[in-house]
Amino acid sequence: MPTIRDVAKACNVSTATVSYVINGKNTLLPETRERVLRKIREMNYHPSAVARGLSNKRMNTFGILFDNVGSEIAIWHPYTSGILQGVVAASAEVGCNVTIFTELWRNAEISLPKLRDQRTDGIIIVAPPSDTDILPSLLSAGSKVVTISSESVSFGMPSVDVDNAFGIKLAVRHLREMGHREIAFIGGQINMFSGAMRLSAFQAALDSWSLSLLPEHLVLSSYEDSSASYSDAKRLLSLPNPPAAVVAGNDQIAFSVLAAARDLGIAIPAQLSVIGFDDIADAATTQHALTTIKQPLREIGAAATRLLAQVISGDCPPAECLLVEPTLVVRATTGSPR
Amino acid sequence: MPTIRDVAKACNVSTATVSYVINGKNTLLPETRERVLRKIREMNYHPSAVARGLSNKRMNTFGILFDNVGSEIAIWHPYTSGILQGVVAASAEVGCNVTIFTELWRNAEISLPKLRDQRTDGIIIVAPPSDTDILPSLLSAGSKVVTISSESVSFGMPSVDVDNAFGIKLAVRHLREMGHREIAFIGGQINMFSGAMRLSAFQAALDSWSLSLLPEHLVLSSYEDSSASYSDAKRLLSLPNPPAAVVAGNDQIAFSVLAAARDLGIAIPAQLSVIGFDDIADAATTQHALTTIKQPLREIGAAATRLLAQVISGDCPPAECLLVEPTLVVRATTGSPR
DNA sequence: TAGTATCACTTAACCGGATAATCGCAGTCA
DNA sequence: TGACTGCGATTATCCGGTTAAGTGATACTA
Repeated sequence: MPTIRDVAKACNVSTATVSYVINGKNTLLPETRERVLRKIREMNYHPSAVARGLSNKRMNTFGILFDNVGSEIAIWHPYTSGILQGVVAASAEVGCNVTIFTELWRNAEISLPKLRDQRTDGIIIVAPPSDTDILPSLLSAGSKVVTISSESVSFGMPSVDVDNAFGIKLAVRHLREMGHREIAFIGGQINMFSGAMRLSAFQAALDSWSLSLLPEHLVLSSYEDSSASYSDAKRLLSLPNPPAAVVAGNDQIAFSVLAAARDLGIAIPAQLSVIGFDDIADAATTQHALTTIKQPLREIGAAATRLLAQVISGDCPPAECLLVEPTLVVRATTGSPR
Repeated sequence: MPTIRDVAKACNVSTATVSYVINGKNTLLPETRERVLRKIREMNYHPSAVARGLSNKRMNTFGILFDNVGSEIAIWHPYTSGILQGVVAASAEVGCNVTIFTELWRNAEISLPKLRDQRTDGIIIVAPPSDTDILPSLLSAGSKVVTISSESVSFGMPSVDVDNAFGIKLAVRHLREMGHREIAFIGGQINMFSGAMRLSAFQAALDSWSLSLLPEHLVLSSYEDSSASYSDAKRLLSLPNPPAAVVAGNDQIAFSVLAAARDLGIAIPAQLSVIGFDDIADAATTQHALTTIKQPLREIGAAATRLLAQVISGDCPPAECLLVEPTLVVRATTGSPR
């Protein structure tokens, strides 16, 4: 591996000259530039990004942090995967790479050094749980951070998220317009902001339509744990007064509801309407094509990336949450009640 | 951001001492060590990975390179996603991060510098096409490279891949054992090694069972382009003598075959058996649960990562392809012919 | 003709750490 | 007392680049 000094020696110039050639300083004699460029190619020289990063404090790399890499849910999860795709695509546009970080939220001791060691120019944090202490630590340390979560506004960091309230409103309106009056909700973890948000949005939406809610029609389940949501759904559908319409906290939960309905012999959508949230890739192709609220994951990832680029370049960051509007995708799991 | 010099000054010691404290040199007075550690915590100091990387030439970061980030197929593709998950998990085990690289294969001019600038300690290249010139370039430059592709053996670089031949053999045997004698094949791009490999394995498998193949029952289609494979499948199934069993080059193609069969009113599996390759996540949950050859993607990614770690650490790399055995997963798309 | 720009490049300091070599200072031993 | 050892810390150099400041030569100016 030749260094810049090797190239300089071979050209009989100083390393500064080589550096200027590489970085396009235009006060050089064209002939010199050519000579150096030729040597560079000839020697197969490539400047070290690390050394370069050390001096100009730019690695042209963004970090992205998920929870729980160990488990199945992190990268494989369609939500994460969609976001990641948007982040990578938008990063490529500005010539940056993306590094994946994977510590657990709770391990601030382990995670923080990695996140703060300048290996990346900034970090996108995906859906941090409410109770992590990483966010304030990073912020106080001056790290460039953007989150994908509406909650982070409280820390004064820029963020992007889907407009959960709007999405839930779309869902409820859709069911209402199909004639439903008794709508149940089976949501994800309440300690995740989206969990809390979608729940409260659901109640607000019911209120705005003057619909009432039976307490037993409100279930808090899990976004990822399919077996948990399956049994929760089964319990809900086995009630003496089962709902005829269910808004699920996300598609995965919706799938569990559908599975429970199938196993209980409940016809979809004749006896039960189900609507999800996210529109993960499976949603269109599974047995019952799922009606859902489509979350534009790639756009969200891309928006977060652009926001991060702004923060890094010093443009005063808007410390508010950029809300991206979801859309209603009507497929085969919703219909009018009998 | 405090530097090591700031810490040293605050402790009235030299930077060397601080460095030794950080890196656990044991010839230090316990009292000194404590004092420095306390200051480090107090000042919220984190050593720069970049500076560190510059001196000890280790970034604790692996790179992973896919084709075509711009298009839908790269990260989102279940194959890539599965590999990535394995790579990230195995990297985390050895304390490394993963950086995603995304240039196109053809742009060696642009890609090479990024891949060779020491930002990563080594690179995992996923399914390079046969005609890229990046591999030999990297190799001749002394980069640490591992590929996921059986083809790369020709360049003398270590690699990992699924045992394509074995998988195809499993598929054909399964169909044969169900009583099929006329088996068609609709494969992916022939310029991808797996495309060529699965094709020749298919022919070999037929031979070993002394089965013959109608020329029109051999179709070369596309791994990713669903509309192309859909029309190719439709053409195949519309032949005067349509096959009663099809081995598809991958699951995506198999889905296209299923879609074409549905649109042509062909019953699955009564009139047509379909078997895929990969076992992507969708395979189990789509309308007809797909019988397929399951590729252990995460294990492959993890194996590649471990191989790369070996190469980096200097353990003489086995310049041969590590084959991981796939398994047959029987679901609902195969059955005996009428 | 001396003074001043301009040009084309070099010098030298710096980025933030790692580490081999060195050094001062007990304590040991002959 | 002088030589030798070990310990604990320091000094100095290096990693591979970037870049502000400086330099020597030529060209221009008054």
